[in-house]
Amino acid sequence: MAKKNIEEQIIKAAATIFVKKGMDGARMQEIAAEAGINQALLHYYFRSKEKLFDAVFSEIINNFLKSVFSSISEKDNFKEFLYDFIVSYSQNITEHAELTKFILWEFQRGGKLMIKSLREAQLNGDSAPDFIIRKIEQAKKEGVIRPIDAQNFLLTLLSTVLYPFIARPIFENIFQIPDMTDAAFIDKRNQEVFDLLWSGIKQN
Amino acid sequence: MAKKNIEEQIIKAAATIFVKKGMDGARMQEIAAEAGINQALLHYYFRSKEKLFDAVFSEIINNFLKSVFSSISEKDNFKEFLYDFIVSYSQNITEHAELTKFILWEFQRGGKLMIKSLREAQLNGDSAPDFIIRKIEQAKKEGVIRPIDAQNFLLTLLSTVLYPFIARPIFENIFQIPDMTDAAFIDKRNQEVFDLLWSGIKQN
DNA sequence: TAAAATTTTAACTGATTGATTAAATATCAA
DNA sequence: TTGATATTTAATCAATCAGTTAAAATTTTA
Repeated sequence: MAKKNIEEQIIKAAATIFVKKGMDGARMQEIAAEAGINQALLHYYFRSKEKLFDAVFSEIINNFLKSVFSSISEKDNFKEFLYDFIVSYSQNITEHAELTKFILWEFQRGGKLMIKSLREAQLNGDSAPDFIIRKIEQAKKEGVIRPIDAQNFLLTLLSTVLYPFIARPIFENIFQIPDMTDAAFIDKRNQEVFDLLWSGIKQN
Repeated sequence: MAKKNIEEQIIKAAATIFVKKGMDGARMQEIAAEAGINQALLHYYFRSKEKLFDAVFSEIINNFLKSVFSSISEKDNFKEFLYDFIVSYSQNITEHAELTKFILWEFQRGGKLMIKSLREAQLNGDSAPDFIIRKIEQAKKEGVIRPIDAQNFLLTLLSTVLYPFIARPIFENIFQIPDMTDAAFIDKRNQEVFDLLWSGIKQN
């Protein structure tokens, strides 16, 4: 079997275990068993547990961000852009199962990997956050939305869409939501978030 | 030294280590050193690492929620209530240092402790979330705000205030914010969040 | 004051764990 | 076809770690 396949098999198995248990809680023997290989191979291919962990996280976060940025709307109309962003961002989140658990581990590690990836991601020559901030500034300039702090708005936008998924067990239990990844719930949620944010910023 | 003092000393030391490293990453010897005691005492007082962990997190989350709920505004005017909630909630978050890291660990554990504490916290006979939802429904009924989904709004409200603190390293880096717990930043943020949310729901 | 109970300590135990190793097997290159 | 290289394996190692123990010290109780 080609080397490449073994590495991918390891990364997939490691992702499953690391997502669930974190680096400290995961066991190399368990990862090996999940991958169907001998434990020594983990060290042969990745040298150490920590290097394996980094490799796994790099791949997951890069895949996610790549997917997010490739689906960012290119519409000039800001209202439509905002709506499309909310829909595609939450769709990306639900499609990348377990991503939110990765995010939790990454936050505990200080977020360096995520920061690096966010900075490197480019949209029309801008970093992704700058691209969106530029859109917001443009909409202000055109009088489409009222004068808001663009950074603050983006902070709110990202928080509002992502955080419910991160805190999913809490919210599902407290609000008795059967399944927050259910399409009907997400559609309604996206619409409510859009209505709230758009109403909150549109020029009257 | 009284037994009570030793237990408190242990819990304080354990909190420091557990918040930083999680249960799997923390070492009992390190906790003992931090508390200035013999490691065997940890087991004498708390039986096991996991029981110690539970005791520590119970105390942290209960202290936080108690503080949050005791400072929830009692104003009848919904606009004022909303503003006060935003301010006091974010103030509670910044006052309880390390809380956000605790939240990360708790999410990874499924959030059971947080759920339990949220359900048990009572405000005027309601659970805390229900109390706020009732306020929102009342404001709708009075025509103060437009017909929104109360649960969804509360989801957004909690997400918008809390999440930036959870993802603080990411946001400080990406947006080049020197210190998100700086009073000036928080004041501005609270005002922007309030303006956005209020504009988003007020009846025109 | 002495016995009982509780607390504390240094030393230790057994299990676990990431990493390593020697050897076998498979693949590749000359 | 043979030697070199890469891959794989079972067994092993040394360090780590939560938890335990016997004994000493301290506190409490009668």
